Amino acid sequence: MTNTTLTPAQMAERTGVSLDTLRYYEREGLLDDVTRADNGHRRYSEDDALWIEVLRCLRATGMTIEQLRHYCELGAQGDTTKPERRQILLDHRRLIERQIEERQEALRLVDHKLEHYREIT
Amino acid sequence: MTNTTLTPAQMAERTGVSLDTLRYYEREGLLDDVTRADNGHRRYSEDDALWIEVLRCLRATGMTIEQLRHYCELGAQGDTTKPERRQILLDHRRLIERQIEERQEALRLVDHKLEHYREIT
DNA sequence: CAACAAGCTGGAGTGCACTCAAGGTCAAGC
DNA sequence: GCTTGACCTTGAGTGCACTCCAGCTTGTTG
Repeated sequence: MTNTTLTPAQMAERTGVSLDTLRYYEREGLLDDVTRADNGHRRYSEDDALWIEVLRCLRATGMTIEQLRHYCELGAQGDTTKPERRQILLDHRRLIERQIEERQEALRLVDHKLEHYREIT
Repeated sequence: MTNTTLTPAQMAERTGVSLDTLRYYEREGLLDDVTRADNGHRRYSEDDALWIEVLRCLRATGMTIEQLRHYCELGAQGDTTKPERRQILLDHRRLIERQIEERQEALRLVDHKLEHYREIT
C-alpha cells in the first residue's frame, strides 16, 4: 500500500472540504486534471492536497470562487502571468490584514459590552 | 437645528449600513420601535446609532441574523436573561479569536506562496 | 403649481457557494 | 449471484443576507 494518491473520501477527511465541494471546485475550474483510476474514480495527488488546502484557506478569508478561478486561469497561462498572480496575492494579503484589524476592533467592542455583564457568573 | 435624531440617509451614511438593510434589520426584529416623524419617516436616535454599530460589528464577524434576533429577544425579556446574553457574547468572542488565528495562519500561507514570486517587481 | 427628493410599504428577486437527488457503474465480500 | 459501498454524472434545490421594485405619500423648491 505504498500509494501516494488519495481517494475523494480521504481528501475530504484530510482537508475538511466536502465531497460535493471538491467536485464543485473541479467543475468551477479551480482544480485541473485530477487523475482517475481505471474505474473512473478520482485519485488526488499530494500536490492536489496542498492546493486544496490553499483553496480552503483563501476561501475562508473571503476570496470568491470567481477570483480563484481567475487565479487558476492565470496559472494555466504560464509564467508571463506571474506578476499578476503575485499582485492578486498581495491584494488578498492586505484584505486579510484588514480582516484581522476589523476583528481586533470587534473584540474591543465585545469586551466593552461584556463589562456591562461583569457582575454575573 | 439642535436635532439629536438621524434620518435614514444620515444613518446609512454614518454606519455604512444601507437603507434597505436598515429596514431589513428592523423587520427582522433587530431594531425595535424606531420612532417616526409626523410624516411617518423614521427618526433614529443616538442610541439606535450605537446599537446599529454593534449589529454591524457582530454581523461582520459572522453572527447570523437569527442569532442576533435571539439576542435581541433576550434583551426585550429583561434582566433575567442577562446570563444567557453574556454567554452569547463570550461564545462570539471566542469565535472572533478563532477567526483571527485562522487569518494569521492564512497570512503565513500567503507569505509562503509570495516567496515563490519574490523575483518579480 | 409642477416637479423633484426622500421616504414609506409589501413582496419579489438576486447572488453566492454550496448541497442534494436521481439514476448509474464497478469491485469486493458473503 | 446479490448486496453493499464508494464513486460517478447531470441538474436541480437550498439558505442566507440582502437588494430591488412598484406604487404610494409628503415636503421643498424654482
